[in-house]
Amino acid sequence: MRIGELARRTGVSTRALRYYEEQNLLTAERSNSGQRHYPETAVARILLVRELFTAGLSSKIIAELTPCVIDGKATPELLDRLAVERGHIDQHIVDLTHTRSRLDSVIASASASMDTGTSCQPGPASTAPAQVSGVTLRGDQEAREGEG
Amino acid sequence: MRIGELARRTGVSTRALRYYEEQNLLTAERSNSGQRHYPETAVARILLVRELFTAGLSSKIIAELTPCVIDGKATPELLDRLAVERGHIDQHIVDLTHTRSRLDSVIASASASMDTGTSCQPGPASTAPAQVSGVTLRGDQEAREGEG
DNA sequence: CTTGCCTTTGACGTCAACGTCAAGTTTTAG
DNA sequence: CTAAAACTTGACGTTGACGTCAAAGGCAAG
Repeated sequence: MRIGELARRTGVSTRALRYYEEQNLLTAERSNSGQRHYPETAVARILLVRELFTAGLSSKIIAELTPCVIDGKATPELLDRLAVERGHIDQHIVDLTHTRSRLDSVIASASASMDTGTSCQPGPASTAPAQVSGVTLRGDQEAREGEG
Repeated sequence: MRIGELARRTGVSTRALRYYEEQNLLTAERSNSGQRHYPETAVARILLVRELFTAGLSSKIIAELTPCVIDGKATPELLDRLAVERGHIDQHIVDLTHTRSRLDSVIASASASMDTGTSCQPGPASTAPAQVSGVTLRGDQEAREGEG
């Protein structure tokens, strides 16, 4: 199929598809006039790529990981990479869960305050003043904690 | 305290702190010479802001939500806003969990392939852990569409 | 006073993941 | 055939959360 149909079937713009190709997330055969032609499997591939994007992975990372996912080539470094990314996602989930709890406290207090007419201060709330670790700060730059 | 100390104590750059102020995430008193002076509570406030950023909220959203979290002012619309954002976070967690599972499958397959020396393609019939959500992880580009 | 770090505002740079517009070619419909 | 739709590459625009100068003024020590 050509790029337009692929775009329609995946819900991804043609611009994005060309971008993905530019980032080596996708390959395409070319007709002799230069038009891209994709196999059926491209649909699934794009959905996978989208999913990884949604998970917060960068195109660079995805490009490095997909060889394993797609072509079945796995090196120890790649495995390591996968594990690292899994860890990032894990940490992200933890952070989100934490923030959600905090939001819950806020919502509860606010609701109560609306009922009682008092101010909605939840206090220091669930845990200690969050030492939120800088999770996905670009690069491998990690936040230093209590170091001075 | 002045901006430098606040930056050191929060691990946030002075540029970011000025940016936060610009975005109304933070206020500061000024000395008669124009320098910003912050109370102790600013530290906690910044950590909260950072946490919300990490949760994926934009500065605009945070600016709209913090009045409730910080000052205890809650309107019904604000409560609604909070609920909406909570929902976003929830969905984000779901997505991340989903992707993590998928990554787990990939890692398992890849590890197995490294042990057995075979390519890390999940078999078509086996336990098939790599076929999450009906999308095949084999994205092999060899398949051609019906020509002719 | 001078030295030297700290702070101020202003303004341009960056990076990612595309959007959008332009101008030309190819495919398709009639 | 023509006209429209789809495709091509190229290149500049956008948004968010800052980074990075630059020029100037402030503040405590010697």
